[in-house]
Amino acid sequence: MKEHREIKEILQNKGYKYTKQRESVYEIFVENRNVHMTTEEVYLEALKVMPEIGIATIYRTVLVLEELGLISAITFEDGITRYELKKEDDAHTHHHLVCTQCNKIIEVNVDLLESLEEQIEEKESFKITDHNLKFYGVCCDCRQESEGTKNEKQ
Amino acid sequence: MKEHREIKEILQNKGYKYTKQRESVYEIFVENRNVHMTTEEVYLEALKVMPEIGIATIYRTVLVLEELGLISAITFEDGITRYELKKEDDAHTHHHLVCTQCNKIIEVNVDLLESLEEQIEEKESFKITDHNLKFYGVCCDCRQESEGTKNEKQ
DNA sequence: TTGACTGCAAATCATTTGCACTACG
DNA sequence: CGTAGTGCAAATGATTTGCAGTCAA
Repeated sequence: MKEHREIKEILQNKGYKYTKQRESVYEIFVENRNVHMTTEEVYLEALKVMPEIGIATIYRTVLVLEELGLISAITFEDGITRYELKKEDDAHTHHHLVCTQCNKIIEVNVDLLESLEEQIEEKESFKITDHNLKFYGVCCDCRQESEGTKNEKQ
Repeated sequence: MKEHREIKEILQNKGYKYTKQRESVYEIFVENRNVHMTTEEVYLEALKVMPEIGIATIYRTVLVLEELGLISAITFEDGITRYELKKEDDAHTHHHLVCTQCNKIIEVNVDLLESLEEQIEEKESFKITDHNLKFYGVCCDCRQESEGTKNEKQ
């Protein structure tokens, strides 16, 4: 709600100009919390609000929003970059389950990675600043389906 | 060594034909164990051995080798797919440290993920079949460098 | 022999960029 | 006003695909 107001200041604090298109794109992410959107999808949403907006603007805006820490990017096997609204709180415990059958993405929050990170930092003398953990498998919906139909797997 | 021999049978067992180009590409991966190669890089290597080979063949071969379980793909932020020889043994404990300064990729082997997976499988009723874990940070070389020079960060 | 495989060039697809125009500060 | 930001179209870069010729089985 109030986040809509802040975007202007956030932009200006970092030396960016406030523009309608940036606000609109940001709102799309706010309205689609927890949805991983491709640039194309964001563009299609943006068109509803600003029919003249160009997709290049979306690409550029998304980079700015990421730089501002408002959204975060993830790339799955298809190679297409997707973005979602960033929730500061769970940054380090926020992982993805990717269903290899229906491509659904499920969020999980677990933070068992801390001890692992400590181990690695010591062993490799590598200063870890971030991580990215994805699990692949079959979601509960698809498991039930395949149990029901008992079809060939693929 | 003997792996070179097996490729023919592996291909044929899965209904693929054995070809010189497939063997050559596979050999490149064997010779570059632990190196994450882009298709372009594999192509350049292949050219040394088979000057007539086309890059489309590399793209197609790499898919076959992946399908056969001989190599595995990873994608980093640059969106380019890289492949490396798969080592059956450490499939589940093989992770990557990505240095955000020099882009070096370091392998780590730790298997603290099992208990995490069990937790998630139970909590989400999601059958995990694979995972992908990357850590981002600064490798020991870059840490020393920045300590030495004490330059601006970027 | 014959269909899978290859090489080449053209096609795709996501993303980037050059440029003239617009509008934020 | 001056410049960052935008829209558009063309450029790029990785990957894919159509097709005619080649070769493994």
